Amino acid sequence: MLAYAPPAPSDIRAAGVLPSVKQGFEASLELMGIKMPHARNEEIYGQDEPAGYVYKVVKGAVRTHTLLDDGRRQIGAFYLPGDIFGLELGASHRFSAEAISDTVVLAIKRSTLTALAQSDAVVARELWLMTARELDHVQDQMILLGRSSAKERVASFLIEMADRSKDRNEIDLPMSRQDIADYLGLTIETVSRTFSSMERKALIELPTSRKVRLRNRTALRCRH
Amino acid sequence: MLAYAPPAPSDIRAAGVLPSVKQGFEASLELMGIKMPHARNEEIYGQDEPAGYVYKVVKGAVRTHTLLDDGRRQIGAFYLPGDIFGLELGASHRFSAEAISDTVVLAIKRSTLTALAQSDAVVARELWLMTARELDHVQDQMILLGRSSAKERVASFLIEMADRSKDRNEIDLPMSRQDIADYLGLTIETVSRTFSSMERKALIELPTSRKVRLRNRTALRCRH
DNA sequence: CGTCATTTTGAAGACTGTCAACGCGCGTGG
DNA sequence: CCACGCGCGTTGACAGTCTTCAAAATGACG
Repeated sequence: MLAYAPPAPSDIRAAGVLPSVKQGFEASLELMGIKMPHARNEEIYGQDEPAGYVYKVVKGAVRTHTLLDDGRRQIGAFYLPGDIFGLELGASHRFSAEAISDTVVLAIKRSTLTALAQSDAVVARELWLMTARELDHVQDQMILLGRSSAKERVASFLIEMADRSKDRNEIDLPMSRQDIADYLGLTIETVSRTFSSMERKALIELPTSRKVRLRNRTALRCRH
Repeated sequence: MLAYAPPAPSDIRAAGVLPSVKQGFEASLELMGIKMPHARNEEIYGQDEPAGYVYKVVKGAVRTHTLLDDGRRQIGAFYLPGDIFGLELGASHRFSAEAISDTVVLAIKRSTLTALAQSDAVVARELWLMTARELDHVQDQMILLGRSSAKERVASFLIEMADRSKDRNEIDLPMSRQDIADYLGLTIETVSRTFSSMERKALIELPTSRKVRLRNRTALRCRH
């Protein structure tokens, strides 16, 4: 529900592509890319800018967002090391991308990939697969934003983040409360209050404001 | 190369020009598909069912949705004649699909398309493009659900529907208020009240509950 | 140790949801 | 032909959640 889980092996098999081929594709991405460092809060690309590159997070964290005319902000996704972002089929980016913390990304020329896809069905399918994963994620987010309470949104966010971290019960949040709020369609105050409430109920621990430990996953999952 | 093709597909592809190629692809879809009628509220496919077919609406209207455990429903999208739905990269459908009114859809075997895509880069790109268009729409929906008021949601829905109908200011809604509510993340009462309020402000006319005329697009668009 | 950004907490208010009743259109059957 | 039931839509009153506005607390950093 956050950015993308690493490609599930079953997807790869369903695609009729062997894991080794997939590894080969991801590996060749590394070779085609150029490492670019970005300071905290630095823009990687802007909304409506031409989409010349696809990116892979090497280190740090990235958020994508759109701004509405009156300043309201919706965050599209958070990307952690290993995640790919910025892949568009249209000419321009629909969201802006920024480094959340000091970040290194690998930038790969889009034209290189689309040229490859012209002659290589495996590459074409990989590109499609990336877009499809993005779609899955946004669909989950849509359900979350359309049909759940503040507590459910925060719980869902924490569980997803936990599942993506090494220790599946301890999270180091790279993003601020404001980022979380704009991701979940809430205000910063509601997010903060929900964190506090969860801590009082012993569902989580908050050693620091950026570190969360899950104490009761099942209770987190349930409604209310 | 698989022969899906009516007249000289290779020529069309060689031309490398988008509109004509696109027409060729869409036209060939028609030939590959089987027409299937579905009565009002009939299920076309269920959530988590294997995704064996891709569909194109010929007549009527279709909605996709997911149900949460406690009965809350989120509608993913509405599909009108000409729209394609049910294209998945994974093995199964993430949403259910149902006929809103009496509907005819064209069902195309997914395996046919993916086989074609193996050998034909243009087909591969078309499939990717369909997923990308779906992504665009869901991203818009995400912004809507995350960051806007009931009035903005209803206004956005009406403008979207109007732009899809023949007369861009007159809409025949195939779906119920409940469907609209579950699409916009609202309750049926809020949707109904918002319609009424817009009518009082002369933003719209409601000749019947299923027919809407836009009277002031610009006022509809603005915040509040 | 002071400053600034971030986070937390508090109180009041707005918006949407909930529950309930009523109205409307339409097909069925007496 | 009209009464009735039924699905759907509208309206009202009230409650609850989340937002807004405000201020205090915490933490990072020079």
